[in-house]
Amino acid sequence: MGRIPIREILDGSLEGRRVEVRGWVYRLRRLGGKVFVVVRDGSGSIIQCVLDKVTAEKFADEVDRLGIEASVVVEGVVRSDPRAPGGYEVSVSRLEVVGESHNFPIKGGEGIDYLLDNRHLWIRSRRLTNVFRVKDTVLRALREFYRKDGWWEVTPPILTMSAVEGGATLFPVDFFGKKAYLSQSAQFYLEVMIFSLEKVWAITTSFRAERSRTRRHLYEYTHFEAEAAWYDMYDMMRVVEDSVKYIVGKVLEERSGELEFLGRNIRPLEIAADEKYPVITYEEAIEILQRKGMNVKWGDDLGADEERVLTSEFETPFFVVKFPKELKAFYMKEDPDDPRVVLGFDLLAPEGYGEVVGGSEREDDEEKLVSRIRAEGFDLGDYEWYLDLRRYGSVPHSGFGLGVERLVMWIAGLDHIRDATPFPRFRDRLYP
RNA sequence: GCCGGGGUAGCUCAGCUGGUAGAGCGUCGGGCUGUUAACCCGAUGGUCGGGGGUUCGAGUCCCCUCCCCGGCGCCA
Repeated sequence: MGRIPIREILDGSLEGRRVEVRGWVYRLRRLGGKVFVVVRDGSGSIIQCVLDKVTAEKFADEVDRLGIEASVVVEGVVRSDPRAPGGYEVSVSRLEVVGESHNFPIKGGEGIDYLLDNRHLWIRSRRLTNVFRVKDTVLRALREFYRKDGWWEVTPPILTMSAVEGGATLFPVDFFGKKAYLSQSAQFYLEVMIFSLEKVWAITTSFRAERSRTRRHLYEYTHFEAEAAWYDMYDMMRVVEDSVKYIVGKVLEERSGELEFLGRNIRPLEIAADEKYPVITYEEAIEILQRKGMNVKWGDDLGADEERVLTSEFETPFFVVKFPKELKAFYMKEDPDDPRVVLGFDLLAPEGYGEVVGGSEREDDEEKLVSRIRAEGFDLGDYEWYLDLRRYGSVPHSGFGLGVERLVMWIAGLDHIRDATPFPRFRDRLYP
């Protein structure tokens, strides 16, 4: 007899066998003589453990010490019973309370603010447990895909010197008397590394000091970024599409139980894992929106309302490419066929989720880059090392950034990004 | 930063046109041998976010301030 994850007991193959379950008390119901202890464990599932009158009396001291979220070791025989949640229960022969728990602060029905104050305890919920199991698979699949595809993992810095994309959205840090900032993107450092490793990627934490008040923004998030020499925008988009398909496929394959628990409709994911992702230009997006009766014209940014309308047009994730230069960052390469636009792309998830990936071919021409930096009003001196990349063996290259929590949010069908990360930093929330 | 909503019991909330506060849940005690957020009986519960003002009297009206939620902008 060994220790068994609860999820395996619910498979049914262990019926009649003696098992040991270790976990935490999820529900506790005493009825005179009998005691029902519902236990949860890291498998994200629960099992009902039943003590009959004789056993309950034998372990009376232990029963007295039980409470919601107490950690327990339970030994007993697995039995099929239609009255048990999940169809199986454990008929208990031994009960041990490892760590007591009295008056657990979360009892059900609490509001979001209270729950966030108790995130360190709320995190034990079955819902969050299942979400983080999905997130693990997403991260693992990302790493697998890029390793198999010949990319190198690198480790860019988090502490950076200057305001690369404009200072307002950066968190300042005191670096021994010098002003430093927490990185909001590893892109420039990845651009450096393609000159040796050619195809590189990194998973880092990125920080944005924008006081965003939406369900899609975190101040601190997990950023997957990739950069490759010799890749044009379309090469990069193919990689993005293939890797997203790979991830969705892996989650469908390995985390179907979790998705089911989360109430996720699998169908859009199955489509996203199989079908080609459409590509539309910014100009076509504007036309679609105008046809839908929206008041937008060429040159307007695609806001949340516009994104929502667009995502309802497609069943799969889809690309929007070639945005007006003014709407996008200075480092994006100008389209040789149309200098009004840049070779940038966004990947929008369907079902109203919106932007998950943003990428572009990078401007590799020093003169053009310098004039774009000047036009933004940035200090050229801050960009010397970045400009050096265009002076010594400049090469066409492209890259992108993917918001891991946004991807998880879409795949898991969450209605708020805060549940895609254990300790969400947003709305000035720092505790716990 | 902007627009909207809200801070009343441990939690979720009610409290009309001003007259010093209620419910459900929880907690505690008791009962119950199949409960599923168990149920039944009893008990416990508050400087009404903070400060100032009007008034005989403020949870309620006015001003200031702090915090939180939903949305926008920004983005991943």
